[in-house]
Amino acid sequence: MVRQKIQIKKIDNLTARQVTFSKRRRGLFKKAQELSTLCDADIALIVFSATGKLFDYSSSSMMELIQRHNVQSEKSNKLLGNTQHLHIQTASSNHAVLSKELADRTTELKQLMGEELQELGLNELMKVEKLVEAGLSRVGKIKNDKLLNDISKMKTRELELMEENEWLKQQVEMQKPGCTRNTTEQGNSAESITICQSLVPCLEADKSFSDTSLRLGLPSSNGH
Amino acid sequence: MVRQKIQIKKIDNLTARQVTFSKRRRGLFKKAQELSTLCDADIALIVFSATGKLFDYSSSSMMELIQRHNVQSEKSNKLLGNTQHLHIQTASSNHAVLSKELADRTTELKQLMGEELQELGLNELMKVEKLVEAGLSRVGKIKNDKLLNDISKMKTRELELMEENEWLKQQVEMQKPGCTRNTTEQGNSAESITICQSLVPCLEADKSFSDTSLRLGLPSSNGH
DNA sequence: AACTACTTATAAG
DNA sequence: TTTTATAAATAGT
Repeated sequence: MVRQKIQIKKIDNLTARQVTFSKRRRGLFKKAQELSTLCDADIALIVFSATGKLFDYSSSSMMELIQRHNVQSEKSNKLLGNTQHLHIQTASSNHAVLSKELADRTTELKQLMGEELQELGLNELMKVEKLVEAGLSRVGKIKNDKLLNDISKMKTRELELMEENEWLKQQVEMQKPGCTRNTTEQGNSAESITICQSLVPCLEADKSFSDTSLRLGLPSSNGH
Repeated sequence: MVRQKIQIKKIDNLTARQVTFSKRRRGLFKKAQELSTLCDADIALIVFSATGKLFDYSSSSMMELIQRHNVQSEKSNKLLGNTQHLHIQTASSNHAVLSKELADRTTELKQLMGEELQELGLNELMKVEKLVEAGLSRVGKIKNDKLLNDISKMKTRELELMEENEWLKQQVEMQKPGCTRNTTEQGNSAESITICQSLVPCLEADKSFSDTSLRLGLPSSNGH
């Protein structure tokens, strides 16, 4: 694009590639921001360098945009007559790894096919094509099954969380009046203390679990 | 940027804005692809027009890229004491078995296809290869997007729930010292005992709950 | 990192 | 939409 027009293919020279990456990356981000400003568009841009460094930009909340993107994707998937998404919709974060695995498998498959095919070749490809399609739908089916499986698990988990949540709320309610009223000692105090103390570690243990599991700084704790 | 330089601010005229959006959007996507190709970068670009229409591009799998982005974000969030990743890890181990199954299925598929393919042969495979790849990536993309959608949604939901949960637990915890101190006086002893006892079953219930939820995510239930 | 000479992108028509 | 004239981006130095 300058002194001499270049081909759009991977730049061989490492240094040149890095330099170009840096320059063009800046340009790309600038263009993204400009488009967003000029035309009131919502834009999310994620760039990973070949070395894995992340650069990103989003005109508003990255999360929000990704969410919206997901929603749209789902809508378009509907057009393909896929109805499983309705179930999948409520699914879970569990799928991250599964997805990755699947993607890897798919890549493998692709490669294998490419290799094998090179030694074959004709118009029997029609056959191959059908085969591949069949294979694909099989894989898809399996994947969907997994998804559904996970979905129900997540649903269960969700319910459990909600239940626990409910229970905790009740606890908070119950303890408030109890503690306020109770003010100390006398004879039986020893016994009650013992019981109460035994509860302490449990609560602490449980708390640490929750801590570990979670804590993305969401506003829910403030309740709204 | 042309006949006359323009200010980078929202274009007032609707028509002009739409035209500019269209032109610049094309330019942006082209630049993104070029950068990806030239510098071997992974890029995801999501654009929503002011009217809500979605345009997107990703050099590889949109889901994978978003996933990677999430991971990076999480890393930086660690500074805030974010321990969510542990939870994710737990959840993900859940999929070990699923992944295995998937791999097996994929292997089967490979073999099947391999056999059939051996009866063909030529170099028109190039054609076939492209076809297959196109089909695969299309399916893969759709699936992945779906997964991503699920992931994001559930992640958010789960985090919200757990965050609230965490908060509630802290509430309970905070009230606990009151309980320890409170020992009653005389006749009230009965009451205080009652209160404490009431906690026992709740804690047990909670414990079993945790067990259940944890088991969901652990491979131990499948034991291998 | 800065500098051009050239290619691209694009605002206005 | 297509066509310019000009602003921007950028490949090679």
